[in-house]
Amino acid sequence: MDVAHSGVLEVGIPVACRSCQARHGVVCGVLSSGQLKDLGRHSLRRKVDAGCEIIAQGSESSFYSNIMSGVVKLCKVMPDGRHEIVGLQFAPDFVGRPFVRESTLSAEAATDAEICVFPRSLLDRMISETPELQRSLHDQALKELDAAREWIVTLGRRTAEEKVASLLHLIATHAEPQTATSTAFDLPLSRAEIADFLGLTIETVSRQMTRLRKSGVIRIENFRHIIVPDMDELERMISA
Amino acid sequence: MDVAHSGVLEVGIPVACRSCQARHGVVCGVLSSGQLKDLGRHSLRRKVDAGCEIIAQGSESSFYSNIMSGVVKLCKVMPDGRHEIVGLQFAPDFVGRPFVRESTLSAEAATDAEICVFPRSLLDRMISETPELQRSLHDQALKELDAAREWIVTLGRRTAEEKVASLLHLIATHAEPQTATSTAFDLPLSRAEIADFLGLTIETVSRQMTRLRKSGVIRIENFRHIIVPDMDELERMISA
DNA sequence: CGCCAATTTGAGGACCGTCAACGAGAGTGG
DNA sequence: CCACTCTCGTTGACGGTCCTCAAATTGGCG
Repeated sequence: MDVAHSGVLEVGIPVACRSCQARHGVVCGVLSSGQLKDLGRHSLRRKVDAGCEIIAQGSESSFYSNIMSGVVKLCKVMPDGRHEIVGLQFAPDFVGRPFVRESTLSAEAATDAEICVFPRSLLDRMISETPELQRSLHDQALKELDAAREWIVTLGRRTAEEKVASLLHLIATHAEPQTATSTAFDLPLSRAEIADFLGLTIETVSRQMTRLRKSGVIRIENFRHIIVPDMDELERMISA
Repeated sequence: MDVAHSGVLEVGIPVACRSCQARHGVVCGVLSSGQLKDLGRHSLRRKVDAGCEIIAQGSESSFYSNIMSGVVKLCKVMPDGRHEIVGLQFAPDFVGRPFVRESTLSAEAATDAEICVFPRSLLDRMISETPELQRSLHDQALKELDAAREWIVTLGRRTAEEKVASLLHLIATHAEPQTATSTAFDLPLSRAEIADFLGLTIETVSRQMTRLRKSGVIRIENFRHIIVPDMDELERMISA
């Protein structure tokens, strides 16, 4: 009998963690049960509404968080007050900037979300004591770096239609469990936010969405709910 | 008397390292003298010509390198063979992708460069034995991530002229020692490469360069040598 | 000097931004 | 129940920025 999957080993870890999306994520997935218990004692599950700021740019946040559900957008606030979205994060990603007290970005809930908040000081200590954890966070940073560079290609070389298709593909592959070919999901972003992320205007985004709809690549229901009948088709829009 | 600056402590480290640009960089700056000696014994200083590929995308490189001089461009090779530059690295940056054998990018010398090459297996072992080193590489990854996101803003929201100004600013602040206000440097990139990095065409880059020249923000000599009489002026072009 | 590649310059057109009007839902109040 | 308003999204017309195609110019190198 396989003990590892029987639940017996889950004894000793906080109840709240047992069914948590982030339980096997970047942070919690590499902690010992003792550390997990310690972190659990000092962490707080929090519901945040869409649009709510989790970390403000330039502030000295003394907290990190894990995303348990929902989508978080990373924004750069320009000197003139304009927002620019530079990345999205999905459950069970880790949110925060190790080592540096001051955040260079603001993190804002794109959808209603649940996050698990814990003190910076505690995790920083665990990082210095746990090479595994350092390594795991390093790994996430490298993955985000890959994603950011992928996005640089998208913004630099692709047309408006390809940009919109790229974003739909990004969301489809991260936000939702998918069947073999067909995929359906709710857009976590408004048209204005999509435009922001893609470096386009609302109108252009809207036009390209209807183009994609008319060419049969996607179906749109209720403005927010998207159905992709054939993901391969969507991918062909991108590399074209 | 301050021993730390007298050179006495340099005894025991490899001769080749003593005057190396990367000696206090991301990797070598955190190694013990024993580790430095070990790494030095297994490393190789190599001159690479401009245009030479250091790491090929998709290949399984068994080496890492430090940039000792010159500029390296990170490229994504598209399925259709086109190149897209997604980042630049300067001395004394570290080049390589810890943990993952297969590179997702190709690294190519933009200028003639000198690099210090050492075996992946050795550094990977040092990483696992030296939390300081892990931490230092993690730090570089986070810095690159910040730079990539800064670039996303540049590509997404700025005009052609602002993009060119941004690139000149990036190069001016990384490639050369600068005086109080005035700065002069050689462009490490051709017009074609600049266009590639900025998501523009050669012609547009050329036009915007002459615009900047005519408005007095830069002076151009020999196509490659740029003089910025007033860096503040250049910065004002960007945030505008 | 002559060739070659790189860069610059010019003319015209496509794509996307700007401005404006319209339509669809959601919430409010009569 | 309906009118009203507010926000969000869509659609259309027009103009500007940047791309495309083409030619001229520069500089390097034999």
